[in-house]
Amino acid sequence: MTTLRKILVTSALPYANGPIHIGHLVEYIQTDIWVRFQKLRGHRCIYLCADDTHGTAIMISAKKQGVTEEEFIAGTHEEHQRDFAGFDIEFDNYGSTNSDENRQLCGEIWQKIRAAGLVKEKDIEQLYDPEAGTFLADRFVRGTCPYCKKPDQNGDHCENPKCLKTFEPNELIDPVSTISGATPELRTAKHLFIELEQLHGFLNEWTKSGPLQDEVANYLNGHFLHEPLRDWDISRPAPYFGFEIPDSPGNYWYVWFDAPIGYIASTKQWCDRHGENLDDWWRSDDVEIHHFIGKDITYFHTLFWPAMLKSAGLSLPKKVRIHGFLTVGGKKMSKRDGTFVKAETYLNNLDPSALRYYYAAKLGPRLDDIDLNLQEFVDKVNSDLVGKVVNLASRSAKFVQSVGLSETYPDDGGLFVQGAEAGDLISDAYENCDYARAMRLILECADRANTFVEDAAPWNLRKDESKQQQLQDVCTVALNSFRQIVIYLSPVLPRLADQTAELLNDPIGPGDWDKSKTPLTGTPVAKFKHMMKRVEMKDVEKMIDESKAEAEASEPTASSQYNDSDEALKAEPLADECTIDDFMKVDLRVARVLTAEEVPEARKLIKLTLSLGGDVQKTVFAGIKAAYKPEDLVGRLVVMVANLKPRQMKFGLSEGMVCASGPGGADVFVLGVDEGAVPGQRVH
RNA sequence: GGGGCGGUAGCUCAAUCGGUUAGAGCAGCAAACUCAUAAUUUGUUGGUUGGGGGUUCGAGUCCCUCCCGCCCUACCA
Repeated sequence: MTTLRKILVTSALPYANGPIHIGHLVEYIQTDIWVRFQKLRGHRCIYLCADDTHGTAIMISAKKQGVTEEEFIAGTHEEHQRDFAGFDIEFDNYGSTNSDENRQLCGEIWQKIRAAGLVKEKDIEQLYDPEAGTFLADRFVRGTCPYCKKPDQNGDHCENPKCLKTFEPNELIDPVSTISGATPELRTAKHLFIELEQLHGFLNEWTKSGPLQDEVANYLNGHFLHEPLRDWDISRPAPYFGFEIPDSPGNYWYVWFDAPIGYIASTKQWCDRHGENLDDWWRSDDVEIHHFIGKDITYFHTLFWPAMLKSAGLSLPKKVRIHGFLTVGGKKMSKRDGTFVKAETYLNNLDPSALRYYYAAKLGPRLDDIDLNLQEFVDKVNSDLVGKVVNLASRSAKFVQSVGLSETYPDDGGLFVQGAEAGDLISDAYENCDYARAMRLILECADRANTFVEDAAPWNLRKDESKQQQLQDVCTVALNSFRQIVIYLSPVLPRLADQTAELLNDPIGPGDWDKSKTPLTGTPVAKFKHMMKRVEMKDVEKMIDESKAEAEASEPTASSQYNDSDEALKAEPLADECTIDDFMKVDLRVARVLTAEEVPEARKLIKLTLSLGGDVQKTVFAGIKAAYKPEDLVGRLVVMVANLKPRQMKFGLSEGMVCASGPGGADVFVLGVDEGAVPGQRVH
């Protein structure tokens, strides 16, 4: 018997700004499977989470809806819990960072950090939105890049692939607040900082001591730890939705200070309900703390958070388990494509067990992105779960419905023992978060069991009155194999475990892993009921269509109300007035793309040969590589500046420009013309 | 600019320290079976492991170089 472990598990706190979607679910399903596995093994394990409720984005969203922040986050709290429950994600406590427990813990930890001499104050200059009355985080400012002069760039870096420079938001030319559209002004404010450099030695050692995947340790080393750590700006001036810092009135803890403390606050709530002592979980060497997070928040959990814990004398995580992002059909989830599927939309159309299994079958221990391929999703779930696993029960249960399982376990040629022996490997795979491997191993058991049934052919035995005992034995073997497999799968498919427990009259719950080692005999078998529906492609398509429709309804820019955002215009205001003569100097012509080829050495250029009709051709280098594939351009009619002075570029002579709109990068939209236009026509 | 990760069959992924002929599943093809949700079983077609060079008795794996993709770069969460 393995020693009992005491394990505390968290998933990242979902931001209370929006609904749970299938991308989030990768993490919660991954964590829930791990927790259920630990409980199945008989370990003491609690799973904690909470809504992350603070920060500027919440303020803006609440304001948009015309409610208070508290009302706003209460709404999401309900929704989130409902969605998680719908996917059988079972938290031991689901709290909120906007709780009394969290406020108090933040204060206690803050005092420890203060006492350790890690806090210092600095005045910093930051852009302020006078209309919205708030300081602006980088992402809420856009303007023209100070280096390459490209308009409408982010507050802290230029997206122009040729430039890519980083800068401070106040260096932007013509900055605009994306909250109000106002021109921000530079103001000075006092901020509090944590001097992380004091903990550099500790972090160096800790990151290399085993809590992290290798690539994460490498990344931290190559990216942060190779040079002095910068001070971490931990406060935000009012107005800010969060906790005011007790010893620094008017300043609030930055959301990334109070968010991870939310893990502890959630534990506190659980402890209070169960008469436990918080220190037994967060200041005890007996407890393993495991954080499951996405790769986007790596450094918060692997630098800042351990630094906080260390300074406050709290336990450090034993593992930070980092996973990649979800892509759908090989691309980022997209509202426009309907692949940004909310949990609720999924549940309206499909079985949560299907997604739990599919994710399990794709999740490895590393932080690679995982791809949801819809066709594969349908095929895999149907083939593995319905065709192989559930099939074992549905092809044998009804033969023994009246007699139950044999009193003694019959000779099965070693099938059950082989399955039991696989248990250790499966257990290791779960422990290491290599669910893909676990699923492969489990499916091998199912394959062997199906072959056994095939060879034993119970459908022939039942016809022969003298072979009824043999029939019962064969089905006893098949159903025991099925049960063994379901025990292995129960962290992934708790519903299937419950149904199997009912079928075979024997529960599968916490501590029951070892039931996979002993066959069940002499119990009645209930009437077989369908355990899982096949996934139908039409339901998947319906889900995608609904997601598309939701996106269109909520996306003002895409709606038929022409409720277009003013962002583009603000980012690039109208130019000075010009005369018709000025305009006529520019000779715009319709042109046909004859050839289009990528310029291999160029990051953003496509080389185009444009025809103006007859023999007149122009070569143009267009910066649209990130947005278009050459083959998609050939044959199209475009609008070009035909009398532009030719320009010698690194890759050849460019004899004009193709007209396009958009901020750049992948967001470039080449102008087309309506049906009927022909190359060479002038645009007036 | 700096940094991290990756590229293996049509698709999704394996391959322990560098060690037999690079393996599975799905899809495809051929057959068997009819208990089961068009399920299952058997057989089978798919590969210059992104390109090039090197080290080695031996390279998907190590080194160099080039190409391609994804991600990160601390006052967004």
